[in-house]
Amino acid sequence: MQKVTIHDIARELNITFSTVARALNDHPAISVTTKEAVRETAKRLGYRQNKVASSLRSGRTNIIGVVVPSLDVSFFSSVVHGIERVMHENGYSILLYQSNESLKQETKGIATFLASRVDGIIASVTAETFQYEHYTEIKKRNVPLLFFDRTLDELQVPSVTINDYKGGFMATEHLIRKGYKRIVHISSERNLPIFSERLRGYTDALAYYDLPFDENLVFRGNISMEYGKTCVDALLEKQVQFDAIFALEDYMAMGAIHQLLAHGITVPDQVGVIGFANEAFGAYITPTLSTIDQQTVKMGEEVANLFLKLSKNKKFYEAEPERVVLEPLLMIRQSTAR
Amino acid sequence: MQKVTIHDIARELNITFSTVARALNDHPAISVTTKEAVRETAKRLGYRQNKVASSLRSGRTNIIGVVVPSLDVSFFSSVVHGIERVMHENGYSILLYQSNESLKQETKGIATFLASRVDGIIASVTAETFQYEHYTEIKKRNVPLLFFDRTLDELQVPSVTINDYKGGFMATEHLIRKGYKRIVHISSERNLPIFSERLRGYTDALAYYDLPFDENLVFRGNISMEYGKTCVDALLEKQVQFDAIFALEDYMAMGAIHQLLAHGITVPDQVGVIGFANEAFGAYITPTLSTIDQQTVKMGEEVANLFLKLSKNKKFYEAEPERVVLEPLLMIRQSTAR
DNA sequence: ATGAAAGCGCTAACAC
DNA sequence: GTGTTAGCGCTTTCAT
Repeated sequence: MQKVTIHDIARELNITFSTVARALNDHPAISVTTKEAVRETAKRLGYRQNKVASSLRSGRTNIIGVVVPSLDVSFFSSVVHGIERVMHENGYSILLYQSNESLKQETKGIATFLASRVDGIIASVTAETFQYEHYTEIKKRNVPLLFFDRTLDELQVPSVTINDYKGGFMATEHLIRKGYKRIVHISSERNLPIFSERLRGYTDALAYYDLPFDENLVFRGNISMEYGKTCVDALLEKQVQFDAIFALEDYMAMGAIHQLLAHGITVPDQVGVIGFANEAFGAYITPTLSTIDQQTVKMGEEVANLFLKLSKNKKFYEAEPERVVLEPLLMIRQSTAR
Repeated sequence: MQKVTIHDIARELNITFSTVARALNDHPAISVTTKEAVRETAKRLGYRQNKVASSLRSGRTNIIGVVVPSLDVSFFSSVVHGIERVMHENGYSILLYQSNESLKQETKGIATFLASRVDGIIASVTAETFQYEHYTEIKKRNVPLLFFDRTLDELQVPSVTINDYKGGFMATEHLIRKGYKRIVHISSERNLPIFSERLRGYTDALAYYDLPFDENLVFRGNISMEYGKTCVDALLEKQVQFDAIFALEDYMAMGAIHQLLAHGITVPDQVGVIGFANEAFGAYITPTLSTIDQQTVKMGEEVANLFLKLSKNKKFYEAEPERVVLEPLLMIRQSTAR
């Protein structure tokens, strides 16, 4: 199949290529007859608009870049799923990049987006993003930038997050109301605001219900099932008193439950466990896992809609950045059903 | 930040823009001094190559399009994860499209890819792709097309799949060797080769071990936890004799286990259950779920590598298409441990 | 080792 | 309602 351009269509119909271009773009000044003739010929010749040429000329690509740590984490693939749907419905394409939690990769992805002249960038930063010239450059070039979940607050750009503080508070409060008193929190050694906010929710809930905060009950490690097990082992070995665990994330919670059961400790009777993320498996394990839902797909849809709304006006960075905060949802299941 | 082009750099250095272009592309005929001066000036002025212009002129975009049914299915997001990594390492970007199992959406995605002049397309077809002019058009335009997992064999394009027949056979054989004799198969009402192949593996395994095939033991429904439950209910209500279930997919297997346990039937003692897909939750449920692993990330890496290898030569469609078939992996866990 | 010039396929301002 | 014209920012061939 030969490559066919608007010139070929024009030649075929004895009109100029600019008329063809207008007809294809449904320009109001073109007669219906011409439009139909053009469309028919275009179809017959197998014409496909060349978006590359169109973008070069118009300065708009109708492409937005999305950078996430990893698609292999269901949280992110789920958000991207939401972003993708909304953006496609509105005529945008998605360029995808995974940072794999590496600052270098993230920087490279953004460089590619900039070179590709994307019309906007949606990102969730890596856990090691301490410097962020690559993000400030986006702003400087006046390319719309939005964050979801993992943000850089200093940057003053629009974002969609969930209220992690409230999520941490709710999880802890739920355990307290169920009568648990010595509540362990398994956190991350990674220094992300979303994690410290959950921790803050935990400590505030303890304070609110007049329970003492005990540093011995707080653990920090990598987000994995393995680390959940490690914490339980450490607690038992040191004979620390505890009757509940609020894990930063469901896989950690899962590991903790496994290890508790392995030691003959019943869940939720002797120890209650609650996670965070509402991973799919939580509803299927035994006991089913109480957790905090983060409204992932909605988060993707919200950030896409926010982009669509804000990118309408040229002065994307002039107003105070809009920060949408979604509400966490408490999912009560068996693991806290005392 | 003003938009800066190679002309700006040229003006700054009193050389022509074509020398700048060559320097930036590390052309061998340019002196090291010039290259360094150009690179320094480019950096100082904040130059970013315009890939749109470059693509228009060169005819290559270094972008490949990826269409999958849904990123919210971990199988697909995991494969895309693999594709993405390999492609980025080789200087390609990924345009992403979800078909949501809709032929119309799939067609639209491919139209966008074609208009965007992608250098190749990697796809996994929807369950309703019975007509496929949109795919033949890709071939006609000589754009490299590759399938993974869900293919259209008639199309004669390279692909990466796993041996579903063997997977079905292995799952069934495993149950038989564990002493199960009346094995139910829960299949899909959807008419995809990957599903009928698993069924064929099932029937062949029965025949191989001299077990009778009983149409009453085969169910067809939508892939969901719910349908797994429905099947168990139907079996019990009709008082059909059975002692094992091979489910087409893990969520179905999960639903079946739940319903068996709800009826006081022990797993794996009274009934053995095996799934297919190796979803993350399988390792965490009680009992842990035996299943067939599909090597998802590897599948993505393989299809990306196949693209890189084949797209090197112009005559992508001339040779017999290379079809890589990965081996399924049997994951033995508690749900079949009799 | 560098310059000159053409043109990729389109959009859009300006004519008539 | 349609034609003319001028680029968008590069790559690439042909000179020198």
